[in-house]
Amino acid sequence: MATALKKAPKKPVAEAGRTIAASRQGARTAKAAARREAILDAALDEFSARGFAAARLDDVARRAGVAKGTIYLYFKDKEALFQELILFQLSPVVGAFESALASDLPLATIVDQAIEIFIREIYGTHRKEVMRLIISEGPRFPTLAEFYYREVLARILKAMRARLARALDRGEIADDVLIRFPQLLGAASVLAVIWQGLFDRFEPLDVRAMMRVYFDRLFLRARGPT
Amino acid sequence: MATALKKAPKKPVAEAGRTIAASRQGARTAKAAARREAILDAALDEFSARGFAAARLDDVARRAGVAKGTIYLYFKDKEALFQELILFQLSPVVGAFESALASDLPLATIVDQAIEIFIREIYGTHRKEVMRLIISEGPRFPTLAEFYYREVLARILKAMRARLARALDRGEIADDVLIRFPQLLGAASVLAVIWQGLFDRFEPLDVRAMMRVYFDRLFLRARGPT
Amino acid sequence: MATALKKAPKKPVAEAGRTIAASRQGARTAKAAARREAILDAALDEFSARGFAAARLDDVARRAGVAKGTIYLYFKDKEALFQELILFQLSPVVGAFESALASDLPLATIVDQAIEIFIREIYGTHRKEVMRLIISEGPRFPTLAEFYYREVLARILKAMRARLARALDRGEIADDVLIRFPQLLGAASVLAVIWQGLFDRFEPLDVRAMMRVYFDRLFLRARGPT
Amino acid sequence: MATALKKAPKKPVAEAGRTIAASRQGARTAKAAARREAILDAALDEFSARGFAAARLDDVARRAGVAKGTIYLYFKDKEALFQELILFQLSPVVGAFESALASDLPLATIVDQAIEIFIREIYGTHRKEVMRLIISEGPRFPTLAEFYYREVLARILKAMRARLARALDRGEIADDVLIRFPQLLGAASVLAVIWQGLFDRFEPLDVRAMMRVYFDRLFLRARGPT
DNA sequence: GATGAATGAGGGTTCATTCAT
DNA sequence: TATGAATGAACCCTCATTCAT
Repeated sequence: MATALKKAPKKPVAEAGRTIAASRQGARTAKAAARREAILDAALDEFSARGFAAARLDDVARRAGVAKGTIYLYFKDKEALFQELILFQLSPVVGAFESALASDLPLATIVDQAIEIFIREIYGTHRKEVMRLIISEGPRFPTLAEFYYREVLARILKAMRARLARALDRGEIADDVLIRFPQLLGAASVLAVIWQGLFDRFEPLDVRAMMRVYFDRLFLRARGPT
Repeated sequence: MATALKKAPKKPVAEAGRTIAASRQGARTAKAAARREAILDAALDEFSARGFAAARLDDVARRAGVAKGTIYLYFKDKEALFQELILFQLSPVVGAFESALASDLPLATIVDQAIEIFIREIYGTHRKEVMRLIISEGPRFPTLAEFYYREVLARILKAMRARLARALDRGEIADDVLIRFPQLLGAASVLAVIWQGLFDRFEPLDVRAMMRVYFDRLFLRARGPT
Repeated sequence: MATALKKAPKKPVAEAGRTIAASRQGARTAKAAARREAILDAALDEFSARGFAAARLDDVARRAGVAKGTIYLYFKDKEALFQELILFQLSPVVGAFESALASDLPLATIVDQAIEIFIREIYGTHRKEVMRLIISEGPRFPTLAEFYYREVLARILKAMRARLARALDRGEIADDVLIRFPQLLGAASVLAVIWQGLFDRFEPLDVRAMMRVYFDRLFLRARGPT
Repeated sequence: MATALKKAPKKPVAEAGRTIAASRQGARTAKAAARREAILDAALDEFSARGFAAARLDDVARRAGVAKGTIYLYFKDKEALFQELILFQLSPVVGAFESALASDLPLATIVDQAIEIFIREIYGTHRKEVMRLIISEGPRFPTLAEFYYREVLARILKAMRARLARALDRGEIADDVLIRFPQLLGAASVLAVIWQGLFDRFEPLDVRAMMRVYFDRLFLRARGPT
């Protein structure tokens, strides 16, 4: 996530052997970082629950345990808070997928890993709400959609295409369909997140099982009974 | 679409043999219905462009060519307008899928038909925005999600399961995977709509081709080169 | 006041012999105009009392007997309200001075008339506060200062210079000092307004008498004891 | 300037023969005084540029090179800062006028001196902004206006009246008009300051020349061509 | 029915002031 | 003493909703 959408206040990493002054600064900075995160967490909750436009910064502040004005010490305005929230949550995830895809394990193993990463890092966490927010609000935040495409999606798609090309060479897969439409590899996770938000209370969905059979089909793979 | 979410103002159907007064009434009623539709159309545009919370009834009224107060003659409030808008757009679609699925044509044909129905009736029309609205705003409108599930999704899923059960009996399909996870049959259309809203400008997606290979995979079917 | 700073909502002058519809429109328009004026009057009071920045639109609304939002039906924002307020008050005054100066009465008479116009139309009315507002806030509202210069001051200065040139020709005045510094003709009124706002409670000023002796001096004129 | 409007933090004057501790204190005190002045200077700039209400203490602090909180170590609040700022700037000026007026030089000479004092000490310096601030904000700061009247204006007016009374005795002036309206002696400087702030960019004003002809007129004096 | 002026609650943002460090 | 992060009251402006015409 090299290119930040907006430069965040510098957060020097605490190091050993620093002077007292530096330590004090570190402490102050650590507290500031904690506050920043508290606000981001609260914002995620509120934006998820009500959507960007209907969320109230008053509620974000209350939930974060700060005064309303404090938010403006860390974020330029509501929109900046929203965008930085997405970045903050997304940054750590891309790497995980990239390294999974870079490995030379059998494709089947990689797929299983990817499913587990998705469930552990996204579906089972607040990041699921981040995905939903991108889906819901993205059309109204072109910068956000562009950033997400450039820094997340394009990178994952590229890594997937590379791995699939190798797989095709080796005969792990039979055709180039998934190289032409790598988006399909994400269809199940998108479906899972949306289903969960809308219909899970009517008809719960076993996401892991669903994803497994989904990828089995995509890769024309047979699998024993689950 | 038997159960309405909210009772709409009565719209007596015009009949033959009516008196002049009735005719006048009919005319008035026809005009009223046209107005209602104009408002719904305008509302779809505005809600799609800005989301429910950020859309302004002022803009809806202007776009519909009516005064702001007029909206309240046809809809209780903003939320009712939104919900009825979804219903109004959805009503005609379910039937098409149901009858396609009810047919005894080969599964492959039905799938091809469903793809075309989706592209013609949804992806190529404003209903695509309706889908997006359900996805985006559904979590904040439980009644809406429930209605959509009950009146649309459940019915389509049921019809699909029925057809798939017959297909399994006849050996058209090899296993019950899609009967257990019929949601997968909708994954590609969800993906198409979301991709279009977020990333099409960066990387356009050939939706028809994508859906064809997608269903080929789901049904473990081979197909000649496109 | 030909060039308006901002186009005001059209205020068709009521005419005889109009249709019922026009009459209705006229009534509505008349009421709207009255409301507009009420807001402008209230705004003048509040802006005068607290200055532009510290004045609260809440108070303006309360004083005008309208709701806060109503102000925004008539004025784009606080600044527009302020600027239109100045224009509204100023428009009628320039003409009075221009015609006084255009006359061919003896200079002494014209001066006496101008003093009376000033006292009657400005010093004795709310327009005195308008002058104060221009003086106080003008430096922060360059458009306003420019407008005032162009539409009011430059026109009055021009009319004065013209009359003074004729006076010089006729021997009514002895030199061109006032043609070179016509600003001096306004010094006493500026002084009067400022003194009134700041020091009148400590040392009241007989403005009419002061202005008379002032112009006597400026025109090197003798006058009997007042 | 005997009576202070508000007691300023004690500023013990540095004296000779003090102990090291006292010296340190003195140093600290000198630094404190410098800081106070820096804040006052910055405040003058900001208040002049934006007016009292719209000026931000944040900007004052930044401009003065201190932290926001530091301002509150030297001034009770924003209003105190404003008022002390006026006093601080005004204190040195009154004396100059008083001694000019006390002299027994010919009236014409005194007037010429006063013009030069005005231009050098006020019009050509930041004190011009102070005058503008008094004119603009005075009506909202009755204490300030009263202080200014009592400590500055009344003293100058008194000195002027005294000198004029002597001039009348000696036949330097022909009547008591300026004794009755000594305010007129200040009209030109008020006009100069206001004109400069509002209209100089449209029509520059030669202030010295204007003031000379102005006083020539007031004193019914002839002067050779400039 | 239709209009659109009027309402006023609500929310984003600012900024004087405080206070822990 | 000096700092500047934190506070929260205040205020401008928007917009869903109402209602007189």
